[in-house]
Amino acid sequence: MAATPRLPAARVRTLRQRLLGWYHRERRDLPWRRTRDPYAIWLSEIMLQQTRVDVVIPYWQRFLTELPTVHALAAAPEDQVLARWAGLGYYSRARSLHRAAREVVTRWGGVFPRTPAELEELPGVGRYTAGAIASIAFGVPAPLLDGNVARVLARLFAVEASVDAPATRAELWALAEALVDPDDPSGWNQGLMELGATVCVPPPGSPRCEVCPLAGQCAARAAGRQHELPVRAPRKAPRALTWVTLAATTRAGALVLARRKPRGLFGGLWELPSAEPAADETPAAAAARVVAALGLPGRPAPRRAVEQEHVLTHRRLRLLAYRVTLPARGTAGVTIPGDAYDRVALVPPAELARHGLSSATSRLLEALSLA
DNA sequence: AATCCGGGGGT
DNA sequence: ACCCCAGGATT
Repeated sequence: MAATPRLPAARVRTLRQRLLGWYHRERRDLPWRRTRDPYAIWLSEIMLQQTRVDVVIPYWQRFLTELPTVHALAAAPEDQVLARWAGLGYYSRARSLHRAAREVVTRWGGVFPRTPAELEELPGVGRYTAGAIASIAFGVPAPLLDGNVARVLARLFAVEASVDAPATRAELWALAEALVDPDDPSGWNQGLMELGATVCVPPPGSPRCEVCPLAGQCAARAAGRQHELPVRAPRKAPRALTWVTLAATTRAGALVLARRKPRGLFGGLWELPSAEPAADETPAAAAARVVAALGLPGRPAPRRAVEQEHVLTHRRLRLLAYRVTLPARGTAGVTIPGDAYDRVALVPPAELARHGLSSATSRLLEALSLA
């Protein structure tokens, strides 16, 4: 356990003054900084989990245009919510968002709770997001700790222990709590994150200490260790995975899509019916197995079409796509292709956008000239 | 405490 | 090729 730095009141005062001055002078004009609507701010915080600002902006704007209130979101079908999340990743966020909207309506009468403890009871809202909503939307002096803040604090106080270790996390949370400005918690919290995103940047970039408002107070800078901190836990290598996927179309051009069950990888999203080849099974045999699972009469033989790689943080997916045209009378009795799915549908090209597709599926359909 | 869960942009 | 991102839930 690393030593907890002492925080003299005068030091805290200086840090607050410098960071807040800098933030209110230099802050980026982000769309969710133009609203005070807790719903819009909550939506931004969920989308921003492990996701960059620039990626989120268009999603946030589109989502808010189509579902402008928590009531609209609560009333929407889950499939529609996932369709609007398609491409953003971490799809359990969308499902939790939807459940949380219904809770806000049913349990809280459509009015968001204001305290971190109450906010944290909402699905998809953890300690960080609760602190963010409480401080930014309601001005509650709650701390928050995200990747940016952890990096800034680790450098500012020269925290040498791994920032991924639970004991270090606790220490950083304690620092964040002691530092949050009671008069401007929103500005302080966003200032810390803004500093981490634009000045006190992670490797392989270099921290821009020459423009940092806290450079004079920074312990890592004083020790010349700003490039060495924070210490992160080593990353595990992604596991390799092969999926055989079947692009089955009718003569009219409709495509067979299957919806994955709610939990797990790509949960709730639509995709080409797929199967993982068994250890002793050839890809062609696995493709034939998918055809059989669809219950197609005559069991037409699929032909190998395209191969594509899709890299995730912890998975390396090899997608082997097979192509088949459905027999004319085969479209009525298409069955759910295996226990990874809970629905199957014939989707005309014009209706593809109404289905939530992962980027992997979108790219695959593109490569197959089906989208 | 470890693992799972997407995708993309910057270097 | 590698890093990590306005993290949370599950086991």
